[in-house]
Parts: sequence; structure tokens; C-alpha cells
Amino acid sequence: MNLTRRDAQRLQAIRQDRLAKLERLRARGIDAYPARAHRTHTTAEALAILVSWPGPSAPLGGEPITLCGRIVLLRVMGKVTFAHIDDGKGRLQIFLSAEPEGLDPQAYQHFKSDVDIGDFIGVEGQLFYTKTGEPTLRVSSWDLLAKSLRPLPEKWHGLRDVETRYRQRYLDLLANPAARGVFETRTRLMSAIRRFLDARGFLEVETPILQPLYGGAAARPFTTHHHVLDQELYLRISDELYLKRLIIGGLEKVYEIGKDFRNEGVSSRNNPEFTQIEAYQAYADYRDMMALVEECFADAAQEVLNSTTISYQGNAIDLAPPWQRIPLQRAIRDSIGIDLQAAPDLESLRREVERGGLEIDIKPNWGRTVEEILKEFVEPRLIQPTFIIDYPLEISPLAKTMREAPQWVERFEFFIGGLECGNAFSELNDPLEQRRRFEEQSRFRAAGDEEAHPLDEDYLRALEYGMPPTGGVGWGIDRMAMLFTDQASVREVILFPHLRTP
RNA sequence: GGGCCGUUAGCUCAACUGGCAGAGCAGGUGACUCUUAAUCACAAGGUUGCAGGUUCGACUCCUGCACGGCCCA
Repeated sequence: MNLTRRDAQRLQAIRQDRLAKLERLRARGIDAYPARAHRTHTTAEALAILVSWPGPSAPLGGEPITLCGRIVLLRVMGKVTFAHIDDGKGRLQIFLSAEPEGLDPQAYQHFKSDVDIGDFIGVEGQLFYTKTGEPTLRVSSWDLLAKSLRPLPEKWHGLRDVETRYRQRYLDLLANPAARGVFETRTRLMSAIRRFLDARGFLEVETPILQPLYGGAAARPFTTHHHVLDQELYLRISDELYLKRLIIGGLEKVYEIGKDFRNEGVSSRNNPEFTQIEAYQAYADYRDMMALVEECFADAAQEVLNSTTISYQGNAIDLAPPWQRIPLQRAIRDSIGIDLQAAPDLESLRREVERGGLEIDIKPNWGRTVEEILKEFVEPRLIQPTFIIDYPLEISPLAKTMREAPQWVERFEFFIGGLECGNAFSELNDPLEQRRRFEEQSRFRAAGDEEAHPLDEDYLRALEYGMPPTGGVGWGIDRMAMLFTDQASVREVILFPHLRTP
């Protein structure tokens, strides 16, 4: 939906009427965009007053109150007019007429001639119930707060066009009450997570988004340039390495909620910038992180949705702890019958995949191929919350190995509603081992893996000062918001999702 | 990157097998003193996403492009 010159011309015609009204208002000395508004009550507060009355039979009563809001419905019936105003907290009907307890005749005439759907107004009056029992404000005076020059979306169907809803989210929010609900839920969810972690002694911190070197995840970064310093910089792909520097510095429990940026495709599941939470705790391991995650999700659901059971895309999902814990090897054996013990290298795994007739891309190394199998054949089945635990070392350069199986690391990902939600591990704190891991990643990169982890000397230096045993976890807030609001597309939970520029 | 679907008035949607592009809402004018998507009457509103092609004739068929949706990679 691009705004062409032609659209502009059509709108121009439509706007002329409103501009004419604006001129009339100004000719009467009225400021159509005053700097201040006076409001004594929200519509919700006004309704609360009415509810406290003895009954709908009560006549005009109470102190005059003043409401502010946008006119969203307008019914001019000659000598009386009904309208609904919306103030973000709800809607309330207002009643205007020229009568002793209402408006003076000129004010009523001006309202009829100069006010449109979409305008913001302030109205003073007294509350009453109409004959049909609708709570209503009988207006004794009104003020224009802001003139609207463009027509609002259709009042009954709202705004349906998906592209317009994303590009002009303000129209979505004002026309579709459900859209407001989704974003309110998202915000309350983030508050609930913060309260949960704050109550457990975690310190919320902020680390750099502009970084001289990126890391902490397998992804390609965005690059940018600092002109004065003449320096290439990256937008972070994760917070991990900076948060672990804070653990080294003695902050034992830290978390950050912020935007990460990954230079990959745009789809209903991925936005190039997304919100992630990461939390790190000294003297903890990945088992402690599992407990933290399941408690946090259940706690947030209880607080935001008043239940630990959510409904997602037709499935009832129970977030109450404990969640299932399934070793990755077992999950793959149970779903497609491949025993990774019997296929410990890329060649043997390739044979197993071909023998099973599985349609899957063989990745450049064993670990990535295992990951692909997981994504393809296991992930979609994980509707109830599940921790898949113990991952290949090759794809986990920052996680600590399992003592009894050095090709595997203490790592988990968790899945809800068929979505990969988050990732965690017992953090690797052996600086020499970390260097070897980075060097292995460099070999992968040299072999063509653009998502391989870069070698970070500054981080290695930090590790050499000593980092206590640490558990770390990260999960996507957008995915979590999708679950909590039953949305299939990530764009429905991001206010302004990235779209191509036409 | 590939496949399928979509794009018609400001908004929500119609338009048969290729035959005059229509309605509701919004906006305009008028009527209307308790409406609830108010109602009624009248008038107005279009380069059918863009660019080509086929045809006597294209919203409709073909090609390319743009943007979006779903699926796949």
C-alpha cells in the first residue's frame, strides 16, 4: 500500500471539507490544536462512578466531570446528538443537545457543523443513564483538543489490511481493540519478568548494542560505521559476552532485556531486530537455569493471564513446573530412530539420514546437521513445554562440556507450542578451552560457515582473570509474547515490524 | 531464493465464461429530541498496485516488476 501522488490527490479532496471546518473554527478564534487539556476523569473512572449509583433510574447527578478522548462514533439526530469517545481506557457515550441542562444553542450548532469522527475533544457535563440504560455524559460544554484531517478506518470492520496494520500501527491500535490488548499483554509480560528476576536478586543492566566485535550466538551481524572514529562497528547479536564480563566483575546475578539484531531473513517467525532477555547467575549451572525458566514462565502466566495454562493455536499448554527434560539424543532417536551414538561423525550421520529417507539438508559439520534434524523433526512436536538437554559441542562454543561425555555440553533449548523459545548452558569458564573452541570456530568460518563464532581476544582476556561457575539463559520476548497472546506471527507482537520499503 | 495466493473509492468488500466497475461505511447536502454499525432522501467519489502484451473489447487472459500473506529453502 504505497501512497502515490494519486492517493494524495484523492485524500486532498477528502481533506478539503475538514480543512474548511478548520478555517471556520479559526475564524471564530478557536485554536484547533490547543497546548493543554483539562481532564478530571477517564472514561473508566466515569463508569466506575455510575456503577456506584443505586440504579439506572437515577437522574442526572453528581459533580460535573470533564472527559477527554477521540470521537469514534457520531450520531447526529437533529436536535440531539450521540457520540462515543475513546480515551484508551475505554469508551463512553456522550449526549449533546441545546437545552437548559445541556449546551447553549450556538455551542451545539458549532459541534454539529465543525466536529468530525476522529477529532479529539474535551467534554464537561454530568453523568446519567439513557432510556435504554446506557451510561452517558450529558455535555454542558465542549472544547476541541485536536482536529483530525483524515478519515478513520471503517467503524464496524476496523482496519483489516495486514500491511496497513503494520505500516500504520497507530490506525490498527485505534481501530482494532484486540491489537491494543496484544501490546498491553506484551508490556505486562515484560514487567512480570522483571519483577520475577528482581525479586530473586538479579540486577538489571545495560550493555553495548554497538560493538567492535559481535558474539554470543551463531548469526550474521549488521555492520555500521562510526564516522568520527572511522571505525567499523556491529549491532549486537546477543548480550552474552558482556554479561559474562559482569559476572567476572563480581555482579553475581545479572540480566538484560534488550534488542538484538541478526542479519537474516524476514518472516512471520523472525524480525531482524528482536527483543531478548538474557540472565546469568554465578554458582549455578544449566539445571538451575531450567528451574529459573519454568518458574519464570509459570509465574508470568499466572500474573498476566491469571492461569498457568495458556491456549496457543488450538492447543492447551500447561506452563506449570516441572517441564519435561529430554536428552537431545533420546529425542532424535524417539522421533526418527537415528542413534547418534552409532553415527558419531558427519559421514555416518549422512548414511543414517539417507537410509531413513529423511528429507533434510546435510550441513557442513556433524553438529549443525544434528541441529537441523532437531529443528525439522523434533521441534514441531514439542507442544507442551520441553527442555531438550545436552547438545553437541561443535555448535556450542560457549558451553561447558559434560564430564562423562566430552563431545557433549551442558546446554538446553526449550520449546513451547512447537516454537523454539530459548537457549541456556553451563557457561564455559576455562579460558584455555574457550580459546580452543574459538579456534575451532575459526576453522569452521574458514570452511565457509558465516555464522561461526568470531575469536574474541578481549573476552578471552576477561576469562583469564577468572569467572566462577555460571549458569546462563536467554529467551526471546517476542516468542513469549506470541505464546501469551496466541499469535502465530511475530509481526503481531512487534509494534513496528520490519517491512520492505516500497 | 522458490511455489501458491492477494493488491478494485479514504476504509470494508462485490463484479459470471473477456462485454457499460458496484455496494456499505466515512465525507457532502437535507430531514429527524434517547440513538447504539441510528434511520431516511439526494448528490458526489475510480488510471481496478505499476509497466508492457493479446483482443473489436481486459478488473478478468499472458509477461515482467513492486508490495503483502501463506508454505518451502
